[in-house]
Amino acid sequence: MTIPFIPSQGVPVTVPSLASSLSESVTAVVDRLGMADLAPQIRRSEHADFQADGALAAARRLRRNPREVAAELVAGLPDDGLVARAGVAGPGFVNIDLTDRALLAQLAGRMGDDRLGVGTPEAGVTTVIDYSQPNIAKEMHVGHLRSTIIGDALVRILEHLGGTVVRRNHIGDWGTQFGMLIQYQVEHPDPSLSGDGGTMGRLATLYRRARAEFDADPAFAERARRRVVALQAGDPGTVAAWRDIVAESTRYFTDVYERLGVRLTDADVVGESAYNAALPEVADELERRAVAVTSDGALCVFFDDLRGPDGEPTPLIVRKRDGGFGYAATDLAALRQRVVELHADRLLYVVDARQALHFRMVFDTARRAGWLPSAVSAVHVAFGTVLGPDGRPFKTRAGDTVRLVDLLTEAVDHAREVVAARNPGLTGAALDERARQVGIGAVKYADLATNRARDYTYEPRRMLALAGNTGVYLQYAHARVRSILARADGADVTVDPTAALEPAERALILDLDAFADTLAEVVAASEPHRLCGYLYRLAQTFTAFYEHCPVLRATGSSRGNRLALCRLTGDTLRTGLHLLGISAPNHL
RNA sequence: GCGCCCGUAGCUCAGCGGAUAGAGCAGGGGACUUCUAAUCCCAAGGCCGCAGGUUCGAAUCCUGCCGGGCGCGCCA
Repeated sequence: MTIPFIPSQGVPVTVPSLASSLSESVTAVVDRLGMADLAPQIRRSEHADFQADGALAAARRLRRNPREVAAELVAGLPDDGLVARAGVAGPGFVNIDLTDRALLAQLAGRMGDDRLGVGTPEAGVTTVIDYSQPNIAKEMHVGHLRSTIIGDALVRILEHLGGTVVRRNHIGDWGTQFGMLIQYQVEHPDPSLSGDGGTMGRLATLYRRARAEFDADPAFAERARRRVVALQAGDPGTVAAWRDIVAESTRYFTDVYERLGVRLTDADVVGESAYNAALPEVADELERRAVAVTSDGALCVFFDDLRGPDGEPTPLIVRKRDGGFGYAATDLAALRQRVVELHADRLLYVVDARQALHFRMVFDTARRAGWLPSAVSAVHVAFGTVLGPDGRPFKTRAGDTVRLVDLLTEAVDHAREVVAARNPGLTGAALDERARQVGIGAVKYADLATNRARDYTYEPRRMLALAGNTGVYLQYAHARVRSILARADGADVTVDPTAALEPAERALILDLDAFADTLAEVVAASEPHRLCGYLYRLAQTFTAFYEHCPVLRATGSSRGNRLALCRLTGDTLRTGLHLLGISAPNHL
């Protein structure tokens, strides 16, 4: 397992979080008291604003009473206006409450920064991220959704943190299936097959029919194989046919990406075929460096600890016995190019978990070949398989696969009904746009909100849901905030740091303040679901504030402070949703 | 056989070394002359798969089982 890349330390965050400021204070106390290995963890607490854990662990090492150690820590905290009160609880927990003034100052600081206090820890770091990866002449299905959406969210977050991101859509645009497709097309120039060029229908039909004939007729299969050879040899007519098929498919993918609101474009498509020229060199180099050896006529890389069911070593096959190259060679060529030419500091592969062994072998091989220096991390961002209603994995070729476009259409249609029912005045293009924002947002949120490693069953009902912990809940919370701000009509949102805070206000400020730290966690683990969890919590905390603290009817300094809270909440929700690739309309 | 992933409320899932394990959905009861009720509140629902171990402290870390999914030589 490769250790995720940790961005360079010491880059200042625009506005440090209260948690990190407090952590610094506590660490300073610990150092001064000569208890350096105490390393207290600062975390939110239900008993106070924060708790500092670690006194208990340190006491044992110091052979001291944990409550005494904790008390010393409390006594040593500086009186700098940050800490209001601190105390020892239970066997040695340290509970810390911050001052209202510090919280309000933090609110003002974050609000005054157009980045909401989020720093750029990714500045100077180049990430090459590989995601989506649909196959030419095949429908995109729900399995592609996860890769596409998780990848898109990671791209947005990395870029927001100042990183350089190179997107790579490693489409399946090469291989033996093209011989079959082209040969079938040549033999059956069926006019009914010629579509309008913009949809997948024609190619999907072509693929199905070609496949059927390939399986049924050995003579056709042989002609298809010869067609593959012609393609590889660069036969002009065959290459032209191949190009047409790829172009038609790519137009379809781009159409789906636009509907999804994903940032992938034609420029990001660098398919398997792009590495054809580099494959012999990759193989030669592996052989020359004795990383790969010939076994049964195939060029293989072996690994000490990998054996198959028969007890024989399991190889990564770089070059097949017939001289052809498999996808391992393609992946190695791509990896090498990404490190050497694109100067990647981090490689991410958002690919189905079933490819885990493959990536382990590829990364290991690249390390041994010297293409992957230790300073460059390579991570397989694995996600679980989408299962059918029967609990079995979806089979791509078995038919009955749910087309991604159908799911999206259903989501938007369902959203349109709900939106229309709530907003009778909304019609036409405006209704369509709102339905799209809500429907696509729901599908994305449903897919992004859970731990990516887990398999999940394809359930339209769950993905289309518009109540509870869904994308709409966040959009709704955001719309409520905007509504208040619109009614305030540009009123004074100046923060008065001398005001006293309600519990719901304190909770909201503390939640808002965890935004930057959450984004850092998401990047460290490549887990966008943590951002979903954060935003949902924030929306819940805002809703509690909304119920308990009137904004527009508030008087004195609390009105300005609450408007400020609304603005920072709205901006945080909007930014967070956008980082997930979800729209945040001002009205729902 | 070996390896990877997953077992938490009826269902879908958070939490991954800290205090009494949390949400949503479904089902029960309530709240709209009040900044958007796509919301909120109340009640109910749990040997955190099992058993050991480490620790002041384990859903969380380690080991071993059990159950499920996936993978392991010329497909991608």
